[in-house]
Amino acid sequence: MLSLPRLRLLHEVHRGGSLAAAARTLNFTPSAVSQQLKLLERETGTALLEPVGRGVRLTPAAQRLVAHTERILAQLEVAEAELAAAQPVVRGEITVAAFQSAVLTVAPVALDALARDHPELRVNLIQREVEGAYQGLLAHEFDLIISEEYPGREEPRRDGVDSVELLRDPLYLGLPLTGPWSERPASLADLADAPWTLDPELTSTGAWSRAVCRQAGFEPWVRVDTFNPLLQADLARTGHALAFLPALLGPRHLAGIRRVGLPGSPFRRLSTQVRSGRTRHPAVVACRAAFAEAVAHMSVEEPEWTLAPGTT
Amino acid sequence: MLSLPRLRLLHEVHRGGSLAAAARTLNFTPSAVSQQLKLLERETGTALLEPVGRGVRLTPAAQRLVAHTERILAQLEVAEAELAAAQPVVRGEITVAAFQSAVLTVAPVALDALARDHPELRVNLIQREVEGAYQGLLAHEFDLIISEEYPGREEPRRDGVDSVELLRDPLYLGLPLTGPWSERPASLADLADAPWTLDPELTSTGAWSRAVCRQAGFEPWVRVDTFNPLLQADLARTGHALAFLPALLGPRHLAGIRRVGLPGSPFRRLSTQVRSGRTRHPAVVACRAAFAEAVAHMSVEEPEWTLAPGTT
DNA sequence: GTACAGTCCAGCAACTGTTTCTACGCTGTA
DNA sequence: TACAGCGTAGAAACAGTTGCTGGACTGTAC
Repeated sequence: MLSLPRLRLLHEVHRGGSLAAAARTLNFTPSAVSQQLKLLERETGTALLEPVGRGVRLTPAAQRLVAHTERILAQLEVAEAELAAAQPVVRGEITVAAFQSAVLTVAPVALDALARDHPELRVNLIQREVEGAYQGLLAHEFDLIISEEYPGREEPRRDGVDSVELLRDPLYLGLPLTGPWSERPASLADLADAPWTLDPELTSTGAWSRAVCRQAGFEPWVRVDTFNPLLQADLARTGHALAFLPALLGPRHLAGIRRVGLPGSPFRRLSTQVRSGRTRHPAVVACRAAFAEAVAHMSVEEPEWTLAPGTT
Repeated sequence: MLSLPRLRLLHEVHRGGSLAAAARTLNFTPSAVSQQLKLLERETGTALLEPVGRGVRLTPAAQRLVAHTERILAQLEVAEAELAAAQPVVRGEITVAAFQSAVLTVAPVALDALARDHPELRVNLIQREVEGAYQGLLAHEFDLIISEEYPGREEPRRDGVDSVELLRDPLYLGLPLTGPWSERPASLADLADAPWTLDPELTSTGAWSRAVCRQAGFEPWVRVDTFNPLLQADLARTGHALAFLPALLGPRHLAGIRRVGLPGSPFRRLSTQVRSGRTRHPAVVACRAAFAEAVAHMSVEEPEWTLAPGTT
């Protein structure tokens, strides 16, 4: 009978792409990983890894084995979820990963609600941007993640992950109330020469915001490159740089900023995601409910006015 | 993460109906079983066993867990089978259980063929009557079993077990060549006063043979109650007791016995059965092929004459 | 009463899985 | 071409835990 922990290890090597990566996420030494996999090779009587360059690659047999492992792990999670559901109260521990603006806004509210409704449930919150959160979810590092998708950058739905929409969060342009860029622009193109603060281009936020500017006919001058939404809000408030800001930030963080609706009323789509096996786990259900409740009670800021579609 | 060995243990307790039974089949002490299950209860945070009488019963939660476990174990077996299938040669070990007449006849031929074609495969043959073989199959004690079904006593097909028909084996009446019962009877009813040798009534063979006699209008006088087919053949040969004998016994064991066909040409159905997960395991495939080949090359004895249906 | 089923306790043996250290091969750079 | 850096492999030793046995105990059924 195959050893399940070793199968998990192989699974993780497959995900991470190298023994070293797997060792890192599982807090092992690379040597330990190597040896465990050697044992697995002996157990199965099959070569599972083959050297390629200075790394390794999974053999076809190993890849099929990983596919089976995924099914087995999912099945185990379903079993665990069912056991937990049979309990009278929601208890245990759950680890949630969310990106910055979610950690700033909905997460505290949701966590309060969870602490109130399920005192026996320990919720750990970890800030992680979408891609990292997703990888961590697959690696069983997190149990639930909050992810976001920007218009035109929708993630493909992947097998084994259950995704539920949490919120459609309008995206606004943020201008200072006073100073050079506080005047009402006719279209986005009027802001072609303004200084901007945007997320790094590699992130989906950054890519989207640059695309918006390019659509309007200009390449933004990125004065401050940061993915801290509070910093962006502050720069917009003080007039140092214009920003795209999500409505979710709420009245507190958006105070003193002129909110301008964008053409086409774009929004980012927030969703909660779990591994399919845990969908019915009571802790997951409770978390999702808490987050849904939190966004429902969030007071969303309306824009002061909305830009007409500019010339492209 | 739940421990798979413990889940298997629970599964086995479910099958065996008691800790002691599970301990026996797994070669543990009852104490070990008890402790492992206590640990599993702690892992899951759920009561899995409840005392009933002087035994235990699985709680509903435990039963659901067992259902999941079965799926997981099956999935694991599929994975193992696939790995084995990727090997260039069939190797490893496989344990086959068969009832007496199969062990006597087809099994040696099949084993020879396997030894010839797959020298690296170690095949263990264990004699076990159908019910025991079936239980052993479910308990992972055997990998493949030969089972038989008698007319009117068909087993229900069960989930998780893959069954393939091996042979329709005609059932004959065996009479001595000389002596009091050697004359050609007009119908079975003529043998109402004869001494018989039958299998025990609890077995499906014994039940079927008694049913045949009762159908013919008499309760057989069972002089010798045995499930050794060779003994039955010998008793028929010497005229000490009449017997129902399967054609599969073949010319060697049926020599010196008058073979009489029964009304309706009844046959028993032999089949090979494996747990579904192993269906595609190369060792299983090879075994099945060897058994099929063996029965195909078996010379089957035709009856000397056939009885007309008697008065009921 | 006896036999049986399960539980608890304590002790122990074996093994699993880790660390450390060393070595090797490949890659990309100087 | 030489070399540093990274990633993997292997040996040996070690620590911890797991999981077993044996025996004593409780309760139930016959």
